[in-house]
Amino acid sequence: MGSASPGLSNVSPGCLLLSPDVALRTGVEKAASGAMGLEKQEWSPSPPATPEQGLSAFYLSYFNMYPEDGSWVAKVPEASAREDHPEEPEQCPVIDSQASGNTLDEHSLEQVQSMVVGEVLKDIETACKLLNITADPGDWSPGNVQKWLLWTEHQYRLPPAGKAFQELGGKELCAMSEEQFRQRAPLGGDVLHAHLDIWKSASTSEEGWTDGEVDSSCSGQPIHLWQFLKELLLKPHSYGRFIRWLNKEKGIFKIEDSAQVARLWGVRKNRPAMNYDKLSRSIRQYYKKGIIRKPDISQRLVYQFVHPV
DNA sequence: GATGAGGAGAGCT
DNA sequence: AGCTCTCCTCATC
Repeated sequence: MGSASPGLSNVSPGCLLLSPDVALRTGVEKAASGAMGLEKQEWSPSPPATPEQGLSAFYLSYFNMYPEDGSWVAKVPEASAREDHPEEPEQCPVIDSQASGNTLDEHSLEQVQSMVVGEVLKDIETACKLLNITADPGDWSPGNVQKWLLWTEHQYRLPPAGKAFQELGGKELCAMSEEQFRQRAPLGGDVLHAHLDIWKSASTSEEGWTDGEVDSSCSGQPIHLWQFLKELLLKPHSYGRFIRWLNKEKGIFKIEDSAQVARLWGVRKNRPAMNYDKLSRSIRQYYKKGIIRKPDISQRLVYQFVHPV
């Protein structure tokens, strides 16, 4: 992906609505948390506390920080942390230009946009896996549309709009204008339309944009709970607040937010009534099968994959 | 009260 | 048949 896809390039930076996964891995943040050795919470504007929290404001401010005068650097606390991470190989071009005292030029902006687009694609890929839908909205069934709506509403704290789009397939949805979105969903319709635009662009921008690791969730086969849990564990930027490795080598993980993990599983399986009680019962079924077990030192909400990768 | 363990039945593919 | 969901009881933290 050399440059932004045609569709994406039409989306002004301030309108880009990205997931936290994207947020946490974009160049500016890398600059802050990587090269500068800072925790993401330490500079403003702060990303939302959970992936679901409203991100548009964050991203608006993120892009609005873009310096006419390089002043955003002042938002980053003084840090000598670069010395603390001499091994850090990643160097953000934006930071380099900052470091040399230059303001952002078009080239830097292009690089950032390019990175952002790349992260958007990764983010969409994640959503595809979790929702078990294709990346191309044109292929969506009405059920897929509802899943996507539910997901997007949840991710960005939009008011429920599923009913307004009931019975609509992906093709019909894609044919709708922003104005039509607004008519059906006065609150958030424009945001939904913007998101759909990004999905449409992403699905046509590049062939084989996925990482190539075809798992069961992308091949149309029903995903197993243990696979789903591993998927969440593989995305610590997005889901680390909900579930994380305690010892990846041993396959030991902890469910930090049981309700959220259960909810995500419910979304994934189209089971709105899913809760941790039921999810944990399913996990316990894995004991007999030798897929998951409790660690030797049993702790609440801590489980262990019997065969860690 | 939340979580853990496990039995049992039902539904889905 | 295999997997998961759902509901349940009882135990433990």
